[in-house]
Amino acid sequence: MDLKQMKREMEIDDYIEDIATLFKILGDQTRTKILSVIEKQELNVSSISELVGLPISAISHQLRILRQAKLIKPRKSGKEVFYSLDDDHVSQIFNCALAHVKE
Amino acid sequence: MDLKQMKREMEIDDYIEDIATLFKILGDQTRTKILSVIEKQELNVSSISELVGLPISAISHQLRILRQAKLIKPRKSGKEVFYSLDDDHVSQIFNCALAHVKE
DNA sequence: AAAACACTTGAATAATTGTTCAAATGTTCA
DNA sequence: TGAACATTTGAACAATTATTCAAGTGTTTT
Repeated sequence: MDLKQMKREMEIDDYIEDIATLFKILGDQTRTKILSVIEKQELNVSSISELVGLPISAISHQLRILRQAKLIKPRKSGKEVFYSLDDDHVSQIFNCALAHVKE
Repeated sequence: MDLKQMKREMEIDDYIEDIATLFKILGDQTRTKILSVIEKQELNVSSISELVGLPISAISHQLRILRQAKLIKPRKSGKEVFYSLDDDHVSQIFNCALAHVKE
């Protein structure tokens, strides 16, 4: 094991609780579905509600959690609020997970 | 968006529920701590118990969940059972998550 | 100003789940 | 065989949490 790899794993230890918190947020069917639909395009709450198949209020509750975790960002436009991914880390993490799940 | 990227995202959709299930398993402080200690070296249940700071039975329950998810593998040696990561996907996913958490 | 629309928020419910203790299984050693 | 050790398993409890419905906030439109 080289020094670079040692340092990497030490950092995982330092952040292990934050990592668990992040996974906890990602570990919910409704939230992952929300993320997967807004990954493709920015969507308002009603659209997300239809695509995911849950009432608007249920979606809104989960959007709040995703917002607080800085996984998504809102953009207000009149009466509507459009959501999109806050950065591309989510896509990256999903792809990492995909490699494990596909086996 | 190129074709390769389109295909990638379609696969995420196909596996989105499995991905959520995986994250659900990773989204627990006890389980992530277990993974982080056995990432460095193969350990028996008692050692994991001490390092994580929970009773053996609590650890054993969580080890079972991690085993069923094929995230860890057991190796019996006499009375003891040693656990290690089943593959290196866990480390990879942790590092992906780290990039987000550190900001 | 009032009605209509989009979304958020709060309380209540139901279900899931992590932890604990006790009992059970399985292995080694005297 | 019996005692000691390592781990697993099951039941019970406590806590967390996703969902629903109703009410509230804020914006647009007539």
